Amino acid sequence: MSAPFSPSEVWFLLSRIPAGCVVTYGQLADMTGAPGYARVVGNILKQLPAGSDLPWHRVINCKGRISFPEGSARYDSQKRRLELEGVMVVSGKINLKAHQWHGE
DNA sequence: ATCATGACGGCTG
DNA sequence: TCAGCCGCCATGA
Repeated sequence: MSAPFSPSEVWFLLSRIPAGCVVTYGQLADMTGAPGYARVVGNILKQLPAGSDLPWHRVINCKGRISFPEGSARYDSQKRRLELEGVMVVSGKINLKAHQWHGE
């Protein structure tokens, strides 16, 4: 089976996330009306072209952590992008309560 | 058809 | 809080 939503739906939601805010993979899945498909959202983000303008860095996991091994190039890249927007990553964690985006 | 592998999430000790 | 473990869903070998 294929996902009950298309990549473009995820791309659209991504484009709506304001700078300085974050959302979880599960949230994006919920927003497309497909709870339980968090992993699929992750698969879609993985397919994003390298030079994409979409704010993929604003997507983190439900534990408030970046879903890349700490110290990896991708981890550092995402961390930098977030901090440039004022989203601090302390002890590898992000304060969801303070930055989580709940929709329009 | 089966198995391993993820940018995941939830429950448990 | 944290590490395990398990469940979930798509994808590729």
